[in-house]
Amino acid sequence: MKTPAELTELFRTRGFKVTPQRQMLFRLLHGNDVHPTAESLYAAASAEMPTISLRTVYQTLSDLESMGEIQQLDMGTGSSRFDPNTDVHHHLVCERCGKVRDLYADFAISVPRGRAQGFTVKNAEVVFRGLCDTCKQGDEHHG
Amino acid sequence: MKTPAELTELFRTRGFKVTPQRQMLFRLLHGNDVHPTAESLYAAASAEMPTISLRTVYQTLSDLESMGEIQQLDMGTGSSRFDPNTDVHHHLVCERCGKVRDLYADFAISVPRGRAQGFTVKNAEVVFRGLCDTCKQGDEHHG
DNA sequence: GGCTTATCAACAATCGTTGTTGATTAGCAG
DNA sequence: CTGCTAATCAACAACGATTGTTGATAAGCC
Repeated sequence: MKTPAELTELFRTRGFKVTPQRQMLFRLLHGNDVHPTAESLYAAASAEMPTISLRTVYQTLSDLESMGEIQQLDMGTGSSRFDPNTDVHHHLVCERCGKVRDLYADFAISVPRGRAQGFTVKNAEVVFRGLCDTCKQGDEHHG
Repeated sequence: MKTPAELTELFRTRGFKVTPQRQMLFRLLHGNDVHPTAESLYAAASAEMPTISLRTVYQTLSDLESMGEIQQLDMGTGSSRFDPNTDVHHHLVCERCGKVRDLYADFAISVPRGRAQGFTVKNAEVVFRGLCDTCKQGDEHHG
């Protein structure tokens, strides 16, 4: 993802205003590799600026996504996660806690010839599901 | 998926009762390859039995899933889809209308050695995203 | 037919997310 | 620095998908 300074410039260029709320979110997202949910970003943001609203977090994430600066992921774990990494990559998803981690690899996958069923395929994502380190440990005790 | 008769027997064996509502849902799911949503099943069911409730559809789908007879899919398209096919397979997803189709293929994908980041991976799903036949035609006109 | 308990339909509630609104403030001209 | 105007804000209501609750009903078994 671009740096907070670059995003600030990009926003201004496009006629968007850059508020303290947005600058903070730029900071929280920059270099963030844990695919935060809107809620978790809101929690982090609230720590610094208690008056910020969840709505503002969603709004800014939505703006960033429509500019192509972040990627919204829905792994079927209840809430969307936001990925500052917009390169092609894949994901490891914890079935228990919903944790998501990036996986960089080129699997060179494509739909076998004649099997696309009328679809024009734009991209292929691989999702590896399983248990993360933390949830694995929990499993040893009660199940 | 098992036949309605087999499911009826399975349910009874497990102490579940088999109501007309459930038998109808067994029928609607059997041989169904379009990954219906709960709503679309509800619509189909209502045509035959106008008094059936959406709650009953969800309840029965949930029962079937916990018995491993169907698979719940969340492709990030708003609502869950239910797949009577529990074999390992992949999916084609329409970015516009949410349509989902099965794709049988063995891609032999695995997490590259040492890159699992603490995860114990149970399975890998490939999701091909693009546009389906119907939505492609719409695109030619206004996009 | 009668008993017991799972299931039913209706309804309210939940969760993540988006729409609405009047007040505030960023960006810019003077 | 002052003032203008539109974008943004926080608060709140609303939304769609799903799940919880409840009293009435009916499946399964005697």
